[in-house]
Amino acid sequence: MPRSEQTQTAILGALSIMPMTGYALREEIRDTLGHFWSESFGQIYPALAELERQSLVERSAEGGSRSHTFALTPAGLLRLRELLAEPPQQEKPRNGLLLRLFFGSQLGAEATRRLVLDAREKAKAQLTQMDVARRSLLDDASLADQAPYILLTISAGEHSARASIAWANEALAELAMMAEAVMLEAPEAPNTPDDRDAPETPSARNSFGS
Amino acid sequence: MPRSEQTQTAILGALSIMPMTGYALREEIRDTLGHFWSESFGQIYPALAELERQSLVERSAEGGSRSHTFALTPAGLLRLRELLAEPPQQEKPRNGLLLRLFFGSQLGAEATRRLVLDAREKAKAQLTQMDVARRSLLDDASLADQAPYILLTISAGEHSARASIAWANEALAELAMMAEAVMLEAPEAPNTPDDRDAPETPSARNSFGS
DNA sequence: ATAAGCATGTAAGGAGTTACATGATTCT
DNA sequence: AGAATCATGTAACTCCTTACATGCTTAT
Repeated sequence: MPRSEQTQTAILGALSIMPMTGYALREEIRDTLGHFWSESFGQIYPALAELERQSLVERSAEGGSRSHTFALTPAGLLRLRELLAEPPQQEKPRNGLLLRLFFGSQLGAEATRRLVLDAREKAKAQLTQMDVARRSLLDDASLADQAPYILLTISAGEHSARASIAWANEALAELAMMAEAVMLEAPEAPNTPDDRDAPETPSARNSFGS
Repeated sequence: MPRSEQTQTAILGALSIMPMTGYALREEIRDTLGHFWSESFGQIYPALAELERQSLVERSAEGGSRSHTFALTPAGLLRLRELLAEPPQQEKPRNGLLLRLFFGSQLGAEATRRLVLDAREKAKAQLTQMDVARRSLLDDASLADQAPYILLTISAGEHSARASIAWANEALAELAMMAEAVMLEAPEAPNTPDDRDAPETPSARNSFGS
């Protein structure tokens, strides 16, 4: 349940696929789990030390003297299964884009539009990333056992990205209509209205939500 | 850019719609921004104190002596616009569901299926929540200015929830096919195989990603 | 009267990021 | 020889959550 256990889960999971160094662990987590998971550098080494203390992973000197490969112990595999079986803790959402859109009337239509365009670009980039991930997964014969499950996570990324693109397109159309409506109200000023600081009425509104 | 500024943004934004107490602030953030934003209790009061110190909000005694209503100052409104114009920091993803699915071969097909079913239920619940939010928004005449922007965030929630449902349906079909394939391989055991701990080969795999 | 909800704050602690320090190895 | 990359770790700091402490007001 505590959040640090999720870090342990990610590390044990990665090591269950293949033993590796802490450095490699970080790169795999970034590159392979990156679209739905992240661990920072200063998190991985302390977590590895703790897992070693509990005999859930073992380090073996290999290559240079300063390089250790970490591997799951049998107890580590059991622990991984235990951790995976615990209910996922729902993350507290903190979506900076939607926060800005919500207060879009203060931000202004043009800046809002740029935010949405940017979000659409990011979603498109994710879509191609998912495509790359799917190809390299299917090329890797050693992952045959895991592939069906990993494909579910790739598909989730694609669904999410496509939803973002569809939403962005609708939002852009909506914003364009709002801009037109503004122009109809004030046909004398077809250029950027620049009404920043103009409506000096931040005063009492009376409901917000119900 | 620092994360605490996002807290200030949320608070200033809420107060730009309507002055209120710290307690009400927390409830509005939970109920109105809840599907894309969260602030914890212990965050709001210190942030309000800091904003007051910077003269961005003002408190006025009202009602009981122990109850203060906070309101934006003109400087606070300008600061809000400044903060909204800063680029949103992308949140580090931490999706416990996808982490478990990724390692689904260790978790087992049945537990994986339950996770997906649960995710679909949550998405359906969000869809009805969004519907409620849209209705109460359109009923509230005082939010007419903000409504077009707020609707964009509601629409984002709907797109996201519908994508989750569509994904879950595909995933469930996929998981059902996987279960069938297992049964064809081992037609002697049509019941729950319970092969937990059976394949005791956590040993060397050789690629993981490329 | 008493329970539920409104209201304000503080303190302790855990989580997580960033930057720093250090050195080995490999490529050019 | 020098640069890039691999590799391990620590320390300081920010952020955030949770639990606690307190007391008022309103409904039952």
